[in-house]
Amino acid sequence: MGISKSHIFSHQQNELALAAKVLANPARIAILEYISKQDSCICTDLVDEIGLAQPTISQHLNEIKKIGLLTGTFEGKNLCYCIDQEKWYALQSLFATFFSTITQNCC
Amino acid sequence: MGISKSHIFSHQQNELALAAKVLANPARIAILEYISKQDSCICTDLVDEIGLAQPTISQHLNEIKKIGLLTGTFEGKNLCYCIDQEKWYALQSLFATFFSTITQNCC
DNA sequence: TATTATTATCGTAATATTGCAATATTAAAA
DNA sequence: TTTTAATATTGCAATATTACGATAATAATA
Repeated sequence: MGISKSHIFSHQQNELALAAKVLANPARIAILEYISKQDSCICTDLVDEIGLAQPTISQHLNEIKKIGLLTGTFEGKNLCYCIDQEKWYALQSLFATFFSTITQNCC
Repeated sequence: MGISKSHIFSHQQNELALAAKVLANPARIAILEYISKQDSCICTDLVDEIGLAQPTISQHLNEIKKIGLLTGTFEGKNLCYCIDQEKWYALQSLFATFFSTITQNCC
């Protein structure tokens, strides 16, 4: 089917899966890392930096934006893509909680 | 194309993306959570617990196993699926590092 | 206003993912 | 050895993802 049965899972399980889906692509990892490395909001050279076509980068940025991980100005020329700190910390906490709750060892 | 250009990214970026891909499905999140909640290696009732068909569960388990997150016996009847602690901590560290390195705020 | 640089959208192709029914395999139990 | 219970594999359909060329839209600059 290609679509997961999200209705049979909890909100938290779906939320974690959706967040993981955004990270489940090396280009988006690279984009996030590159944006965070910049001193200022220079985001025009992502295409040169990453090595993918401009429409592809634009789509990846959109995926990241959809879960609220990007903030800044989103109109016209010379955009300012930055990582939304609040959302970032929320995701960090979400993953940290998940990893720390699974600690049982039975084998 | 449906395939990401992994060769243009670093090993770490690809590894993180691959790990995230395994977590990018609520069924696999639920499976990991359920396995970790068990006191012993009882893994036979995942189908009833999760609510997906047996072949689907089997495939999800295989995805989790492929990145080395499961350990135990993998033959015949009455399997014993457990989370591999070492790999689990490695992933935990991988995500923690990623989340902590991205802290710059420019907007 | 016309040009230019930057980003977004559309259309399309190739491949991946999700899920299940049918069936096969495996190993213990009868 | 046959049966039975548990898991794996195969085949398939529906949908999602990744990527890019072509083109549109946007806003600053000449």
